[in-house]
Amino acid sequence: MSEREPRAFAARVLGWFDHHGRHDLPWQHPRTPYRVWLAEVMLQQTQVATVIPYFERFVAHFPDLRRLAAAPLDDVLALWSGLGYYARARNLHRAARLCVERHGGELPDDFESLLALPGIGRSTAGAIAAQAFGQRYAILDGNVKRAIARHRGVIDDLSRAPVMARLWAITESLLPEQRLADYTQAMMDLGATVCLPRAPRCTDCPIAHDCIARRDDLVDAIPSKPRRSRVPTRTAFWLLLLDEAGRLQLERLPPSGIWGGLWAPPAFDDRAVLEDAASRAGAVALHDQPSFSHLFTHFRLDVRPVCAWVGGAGCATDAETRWFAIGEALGLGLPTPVRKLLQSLPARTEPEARARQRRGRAPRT
DNA sequence: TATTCGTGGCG
DNA sequence: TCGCCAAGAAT
Repeated sequence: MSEREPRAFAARVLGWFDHHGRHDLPWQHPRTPYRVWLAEVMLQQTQVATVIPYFERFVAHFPDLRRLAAAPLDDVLALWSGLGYYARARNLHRAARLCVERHGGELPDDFESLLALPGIGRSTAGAIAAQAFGQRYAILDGNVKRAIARHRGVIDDLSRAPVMARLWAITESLLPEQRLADYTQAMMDLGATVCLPRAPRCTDCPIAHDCIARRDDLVDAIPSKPRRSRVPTRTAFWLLLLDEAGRLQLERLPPSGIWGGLWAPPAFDDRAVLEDAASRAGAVALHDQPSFSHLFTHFRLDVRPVCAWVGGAGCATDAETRWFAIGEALGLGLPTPVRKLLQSLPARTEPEARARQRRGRAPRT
């Protein structure tokens, strides 16, 4: 029984990893603490295929921790734009500056110091300690959670704290004495390529011989989680305020809350409030744009964009409000639906802008 | 302890 | 269209 023989468990997993694991991920070459840290943060709740291009761009701009710490947050968010969970980027940036202050510009090599940094929790600290420094710490991400729960037949709801505590105890008990970096990667690879959420490839699994879920036909029932109730819908009216030069007004969102720190058009709960804001800004005609919806994990956002034009050049009312040419705005940290909207905006607004110019030049009768 | 926080892909 | 899920952390 593997419960009494963690070495047998780890040996099987490592043997499988040598032939079938992933050895060519960008953050493995070179496997520096900075790159491991960045990858682990980007990979939180995010799949490998999604992360890779972001990781490549990010390390090209910020090849080491000091460069990251020295950069303005806006540059970091621009590189994170589209990846989601933007608190990760803000915490990464803060943590980099803390490392310069406290740790001589390097990532600390002890677990407790890692855990103390913003954006690094128990699992990420364990991953960094093991992968970057070869230390004997466990991880418990989605992959490991699923694989361990199945192997031990943990049918209980994984959202409950006592169940998670049990899984942590199991994953720690299974740690080998050597090759911690490889073992950590191996467990993640196992979950990502064999012990899949749906239709796992048990015939290719190195620990299938004593897997409780497989023995008891519980593979599809584990991991068990509570059903998610239907997500509510919110409606937002977005004011696309354009000046005569075709520049767009954007505002920086507050650091807490959705899309924190990113740039977006002013948003309103209802159209009447938007109209007030538009008229205060000096806009005359409003033009509704096609509405669209954006889906989050926990709610659905229906967006109704409204274009409005002001005469002359737009003037900023405060430090968090600025005017950008569209091309310039696309270089900012933007939420994905804002980026998509701006990319489609010129085709929609140019005919209207031209018509306005013709009307403006036409002699009055 | 329960919620909040993005996005893309899948069946 | 819809629910589910993916290398979780912060509050």
